[in-house]
Amino acid sequence: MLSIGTMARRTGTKVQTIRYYELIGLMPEPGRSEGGQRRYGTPELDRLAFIRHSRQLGFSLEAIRELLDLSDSPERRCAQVDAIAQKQLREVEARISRLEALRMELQRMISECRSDRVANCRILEVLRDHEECLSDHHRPVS
Amino acid sequence: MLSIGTMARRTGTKVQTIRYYELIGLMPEPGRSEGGQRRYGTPELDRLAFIRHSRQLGFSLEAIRELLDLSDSPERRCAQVDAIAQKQLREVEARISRLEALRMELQRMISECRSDRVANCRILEVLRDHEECLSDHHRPVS
DNA sequence: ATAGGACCTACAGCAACTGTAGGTTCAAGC
DNA sequence: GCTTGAACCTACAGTTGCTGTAGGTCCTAT
Repeated sequence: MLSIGTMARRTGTKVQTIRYYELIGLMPEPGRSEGGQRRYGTPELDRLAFIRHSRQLGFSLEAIRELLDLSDSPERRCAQVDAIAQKQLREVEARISRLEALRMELQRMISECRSDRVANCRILEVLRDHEECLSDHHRPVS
Repeated sequence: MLSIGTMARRTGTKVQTIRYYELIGLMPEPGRSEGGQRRYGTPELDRLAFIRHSRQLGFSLEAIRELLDLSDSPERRCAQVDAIAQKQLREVEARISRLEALRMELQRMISECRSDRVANCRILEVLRDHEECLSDHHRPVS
């Protein structure tokens, strides 16, 4: 029987986070000790590890909920699982390309600043004036 | 004199967002019409454009607050501005490399899945078992 | 004069946690 | 068996950067 602290240590999660997952129904309500403390078994540990690993891969809690539901019905076709992963991959790729554009813009901005007074600072000029921008980074960074 | 809606349209901001910036002190309290509606001038429009552009470049509101403060004292050295921009660049670069690791992991995961039943799905296996991971993506994606 | 779009305030909600306060339980050492 | 202090408990507020809603007022064009 594992305490919540042990679960946390084994999966690299904060204790509060585990309780939060329980609150939103991602983790089941576990058994309790005599005194009312949470007690977990190996299936719960595995489930938590699955959740954490998926989070590290950038899946939203909603997506993870779906993946967990799917993995509970092993006879189903895994096309849906594949679709979720594909979607996540596309999102990651989109984020990368937006960040690449930002990186280039920031580099250009920084490299152009050769003054030493704020009054002539190229960085501030670029920030003031969108027209100076080469790239189109019009959607918020996410 | 510009209404809040005009400001919003000109800068690609939502009306609520402008009011939010005022609430947190990023935008000044503007003058008001007879009936109590906000009325802005060109300096406020410029300030808002600066904020929005900085946001698009991924700066946090805190960083933008600093940049705005700095740009108000033109005789200061711009080393501090440079430092903020450098920090932002480093953060963007760090995010990119974490996302690159995720992308590779997702691609590998997806390409390995050749089954059609959830029971044998490689994607779910990889998510279940962190040991199968090649990369170390141990910090949360941001 | 009126219609309906734009504006007002105030507040709740989002994601995904994190932190705090104030109290209880557990387990190791004596 | 007792003590001590780390770990646990609940409940709730706060984080970032907005976005949405309700219920009401104002502005401006016709």
